[in-house]
Amino acid sequence: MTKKNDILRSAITLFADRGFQDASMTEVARMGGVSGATVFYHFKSKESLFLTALETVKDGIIEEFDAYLDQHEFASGIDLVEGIISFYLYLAGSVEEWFLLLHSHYPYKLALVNRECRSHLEKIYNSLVDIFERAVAQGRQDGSILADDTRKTALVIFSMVDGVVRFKIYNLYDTGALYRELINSCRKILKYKT
Amino acid sequence: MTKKNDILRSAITLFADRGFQDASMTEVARMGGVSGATVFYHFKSKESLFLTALETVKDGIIEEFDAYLDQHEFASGIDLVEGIISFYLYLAGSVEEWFLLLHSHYPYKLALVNRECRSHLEKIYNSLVDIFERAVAQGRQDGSILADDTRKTALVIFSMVDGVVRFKIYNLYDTGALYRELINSCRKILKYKT
DNA sequence: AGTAAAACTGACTGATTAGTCAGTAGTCTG
DNA sequence: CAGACTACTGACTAATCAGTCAGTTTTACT
Repeated sequence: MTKKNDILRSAITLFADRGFQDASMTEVARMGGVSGATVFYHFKSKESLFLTALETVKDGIIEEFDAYLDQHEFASGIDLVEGIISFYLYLAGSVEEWFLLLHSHYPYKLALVNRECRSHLEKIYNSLVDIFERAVAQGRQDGSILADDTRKTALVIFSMVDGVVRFKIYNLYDTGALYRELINSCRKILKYKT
Repeated sequence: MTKKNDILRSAITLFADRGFQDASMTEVARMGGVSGATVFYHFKSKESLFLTALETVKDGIIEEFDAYLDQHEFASGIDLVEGIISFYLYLAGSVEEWFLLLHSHYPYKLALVNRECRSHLEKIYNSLVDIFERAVAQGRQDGSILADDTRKTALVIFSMVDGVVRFKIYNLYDTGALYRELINSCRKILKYKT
């Protein structure tokens, strides 16, 4: 079972770094320290390996957020939103591979013809947007947030944060320098009252 | 010269749709209506074809924005920002290929080792962020916008809009439904005074 | 120890790839 | 017409790819 895991870890790294087509099964095998045929013993095809890699990323992201939200207390909805954004940016730096994979084009193309792929992507994005939405709803209740449509507000906040993450992982701009501005912008959108 | 253009147009379409590695020169040739060898007569390698495709996209985006800003008048800085956002979203729907190419991972990977690629990407992003920044600066002068750091404000606005564009071209969410929320969020960030 | 199943591998295949090259057709100039 | 030049092509090559398979090793259990 450990070799299967080694293969999966190598696959995530290579799919993230090179994309689906340019990551070869031979290279996945070499990086995982197994023979080429072993990869096909554990995964029936390259596409199947990719789907398992995506599923692993999905589970990883959801688990990480669950753990973070379990282990932290927040005084208000707006603080919760800020915490989620911080953790999202932290995670995107900590396990960059996951987010590179999520920002590559291939899974979204595959999702058009493969329901399993579509399901993984939907679960990831619904989980993330849900987390933001619950925080917005909480803030609306405790009075720290003003918002009309919680879902749409959550989507805009999420797309902003995800846009900054993209800049980070594609080496376009330094996220650190943008962090304060990002948080302030969110507070303005949510009309946070000091 | 027309065949060279046909090749380039096919290349942009295929690189955008399939990514660099999965778009084959044979397919580019077939779609362009020429023989495989003709592609290599006009472009010395696949990478060189990709760079020319990226340059074409760069020129296209810059020209489109120049034309838009030339042909429109705006009452205030905040109206200008709104116009730019609208046009950005319109363009992303109108020439989706350009933005698919810009959102793919390959050019950013290539940029790490290829100065021409880096230069094209920098010009695209600097142009776009500059456009937002000038609008923010104008709004600050005419009083329609409140912002501390024009550059960082422009970057956050841009990353938000670009994040929404990504959702659109990857078929994640409907941009139309998010448009009003996006504009309102921007107005809040920029503290627009009615 | 015996044995059956699971894990693994080297050697292979057919298909596809980027890129080459020798040669042909068309066009422009004197 | 001569000849030089550009545009173009079919046929090729060497490399790489995903995937297969027959056979070997390792593990699990009695």
